[in-house]
Amino acid sequence: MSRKRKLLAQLSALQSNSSIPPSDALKSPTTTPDGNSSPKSSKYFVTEKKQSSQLEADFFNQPCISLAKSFLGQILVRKLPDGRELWGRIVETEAYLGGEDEASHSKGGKQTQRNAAMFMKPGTLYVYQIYGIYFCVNVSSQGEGAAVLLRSLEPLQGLDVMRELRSTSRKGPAKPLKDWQLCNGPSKLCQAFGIDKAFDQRDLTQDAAIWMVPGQELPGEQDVVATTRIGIGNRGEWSQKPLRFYLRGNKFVSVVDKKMEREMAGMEPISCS
DNA sequence: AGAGGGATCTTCT
DNA sequence: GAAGATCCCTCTC
Repeated sequence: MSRKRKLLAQLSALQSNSSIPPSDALKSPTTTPDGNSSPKSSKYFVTEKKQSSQLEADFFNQPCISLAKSFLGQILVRKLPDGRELWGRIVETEAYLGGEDEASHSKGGKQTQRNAAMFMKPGTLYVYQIYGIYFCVNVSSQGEGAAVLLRSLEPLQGLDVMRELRSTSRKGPAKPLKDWQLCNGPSKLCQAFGIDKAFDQRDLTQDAAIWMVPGQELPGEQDVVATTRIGIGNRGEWSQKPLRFYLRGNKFVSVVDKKMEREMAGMEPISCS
């Protein structure tokens, strides 16, 4: 109990430290000139982040629904204060369209202190706390007040760390979580990746602690299930709109819509030979 | 397998 | 003062 709290406290302290001076992060990858003779700017340091090409501003600058689908198969990278990297493949997202969307925090076009990040430039993180205990992370898209909620990841690297971070908030005997339980939900993935309020309003294209990398295997149209969003309650017609997207057949998705998948199977005769 | 309730606190009305 | 883009545990069928 106290050990777990200590671990969490350490992490948040380190995180807020790293978030105060983001200038380091901004400088090293982009503005370091090649001919710098300082020993610290060796070729190794300069190329370290570039060699894994990350998703840039033009990728995030697309309409909300389009971005929500484009995220599927892409990779979220989280670099912890100690240098370890967590990698996860995005397998489930939800689109929140902005002013007209009754289920969005930005419904009515109203900007508040909490949702300000939804109105910032595409690629900006919107992190909010839910039910007093959990966090959810969104990425701002093109469109006023529009953003994409990240719902589930397929863990690729750093699973041991994720398991540790996830278990800290759970009680009872230390029953190790299965891989599929690590990031299959919006607040689970935040826990597993150490994402909290300190990440609100950060820029995915400029931050040293979190960014995205293009995925190797991107899904085709027939691999993406479009269905209703989770947990939004009764929002009239907006509750029924197919604004949740996930990879069909992927076992790391949080909520599977079997009915919708059967309908799709009928419409997509990909198995005929 | 599915239903129900508790945790817990920030944000906005 | 109430609700909330969730999760986990427990109870029941």
